[in-house]
Amino acid sequence: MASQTVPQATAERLPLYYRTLQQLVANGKTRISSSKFGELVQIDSTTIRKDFSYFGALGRKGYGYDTQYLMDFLKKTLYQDELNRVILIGVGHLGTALLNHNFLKNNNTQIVRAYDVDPKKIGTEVSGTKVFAMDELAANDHHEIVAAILTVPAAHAQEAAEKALASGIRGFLNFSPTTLNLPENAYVRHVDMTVELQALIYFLNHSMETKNS
Amino acid sequence: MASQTVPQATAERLPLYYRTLQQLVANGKTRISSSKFGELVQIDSTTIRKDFSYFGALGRKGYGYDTQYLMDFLKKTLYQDELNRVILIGVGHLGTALLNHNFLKNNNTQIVRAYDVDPKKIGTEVSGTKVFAMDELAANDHHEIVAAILTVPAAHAQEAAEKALASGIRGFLNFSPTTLNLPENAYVRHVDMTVELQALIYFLNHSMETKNS
DNA sequence: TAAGGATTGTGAAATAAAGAACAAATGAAT
DNA sequence: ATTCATTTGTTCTTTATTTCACAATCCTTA
Ligand SMILES: NC(=O)c1ccc[n+]([C@@H]2O[C@H](COP(=O)([O-])OP(=O)(O)OC[C@H]3O[C@@H](n4cnc5c(N)ncnc54)[C@H](O)[C@@H]3O)[C@@H](O)[C@H]2O)c1
Ligand SMILES: NC(=O)c1ccc[n+]([C@@H]2O[C@H](COP(=O)([O-])OP(=O)(O)OC[C@H]3O[C@@H](n4cnc5c(N)ncnc54)[C@H](O)[C@@H]3O)[C@@H](O)[C@H]2O)c1
Repeated sequence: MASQTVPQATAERLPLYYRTLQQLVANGKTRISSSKFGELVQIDSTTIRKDFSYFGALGRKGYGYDTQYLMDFLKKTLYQDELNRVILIGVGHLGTALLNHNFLKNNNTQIVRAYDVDPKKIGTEVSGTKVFAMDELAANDHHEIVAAILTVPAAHAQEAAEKALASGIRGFLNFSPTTLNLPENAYVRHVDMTVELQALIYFLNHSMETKNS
Repeated sequence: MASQTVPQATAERLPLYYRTLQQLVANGKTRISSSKFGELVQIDSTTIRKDFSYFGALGRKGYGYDTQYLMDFLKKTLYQDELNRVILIGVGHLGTALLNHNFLKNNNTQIVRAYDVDPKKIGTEVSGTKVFAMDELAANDHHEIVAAILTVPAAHAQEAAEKALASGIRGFLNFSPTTLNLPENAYVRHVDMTVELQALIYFLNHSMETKNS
């Protein structure tokens, strides 16, 4: 069905649309046009209409989109109408920050367990989440876990991912600055602040050049 | 010059290339072919050769690329041969994690100052970086600062960005889940873990459907 | 209920990016 | 020196994404 025709670029914009609609609904806005919505998310209105059109006719001509309806639709489409359980590997600086973040509030996501190798951390609890030893990764049943968040040092990311994969986890959100080599049935998204910072600096310098010529 | 012809997609891959070359050089590899390199970064070798070709002939036919030379070239291209000074706004869970991260080690980047509104945080030092009050943002001279890292609550991100912009900062790395509305001469990159997590879950579910049909 | 204004949904065109294929050049081996 | 294997740089093709343009349709208001 839809999955075969929805372009990747469209799918990657859906979470942004969803979040923006949550805010609109929270603010009591009941309807919005593609052009107003486009201003909010800083995306061309045509792109927005095209994106929505892959899922059928979600709007009404001459009226726009019903925010509540659209939000509910995206909620289902993004599987946000069910709880998404994830685990976290690597309870260091970044891992602790993530554990302290309440993903349940606006996202239906919960970090249900954390794992680490440090004996000082194993057995403790961070913001209500228990920290287990890596050995227990294999022992624990992970069929109900959607994804693993990797916040280990780069040198150990591959190894950690493989252990998670072996325990039945196929989705990874990798914060380590390293490329993971995993089988095809795994899916990785990479959040790399270093790359973002360097790209930012590159574009800053080059937008100057462009403007000066 | 180059800036006018280098595609955006290419520019965004350069940091990944640079980091991978750093590792190769560190491991004593003196040469590499585009296909071997492509395996490492999981990008088609043609794309890699094309990417490099925008900067001229960086390799040698029948030989490949000299890792040291290529690394040095990218170092300059990405402005990593000079220190990049940034500030951080919002010393909370995530901000503290970032302050504890040594960006100087592999990236020539330093968080020189931090800002917050919390009186309990102002005046303290986190991992060697002093925390200032927001009022001082305007007072401080920021002409040598390349970018601001935003780790404030979403509701305050716009306001914080505007203050930084007023003090002369044009680059932003925004970790808050909100779209910033800034003038054209500003450049924003958005790191949104919520979006990444939802996209991950979407693609996981849909790759399943595809495989089953 | 009719008219006018607003706004969608979508083909067609334009742009951007990725991938295939290969001649040209180099390195390596004998 | 000569041959052969390697690998780049690049042209051409294909695929993906964005943008344009507008008929079709629905809302609104008088
Ligand atoms: N801290 C940041 O702000 C930041 C910024 C950019 C990137 N990163 C990346 O995120 C990752 C984590 O960064 P951090 O600052 O939290 O590091 P950290 O050193 O504070 O934490 C790493 C944690 O992983 C654990 N660990 C080490 N090896 C492990 C293994 N094999 N299996 C399981 N756990 C293991 C350690 O015990 C530690 O608790 C690193 O790859 C880092 O490069 C962090
Ligand atoms: N913690 C995470 O792992 C995580 C994950 C995803 C997204 N985020 C986003 O990152 C941002 C920060 O998250 P956090 O967990 O560190 O939050 P936090 O509440 O721990 O920290 C926010 C900090 O910003 C300061 N602050 C508030 N208003 C300010 C203002 N107007 N000017 C300057 N400083 C101000 C607060 O005093 C506090 O120190 C949020 O937008 C959050 O949604 C965080």
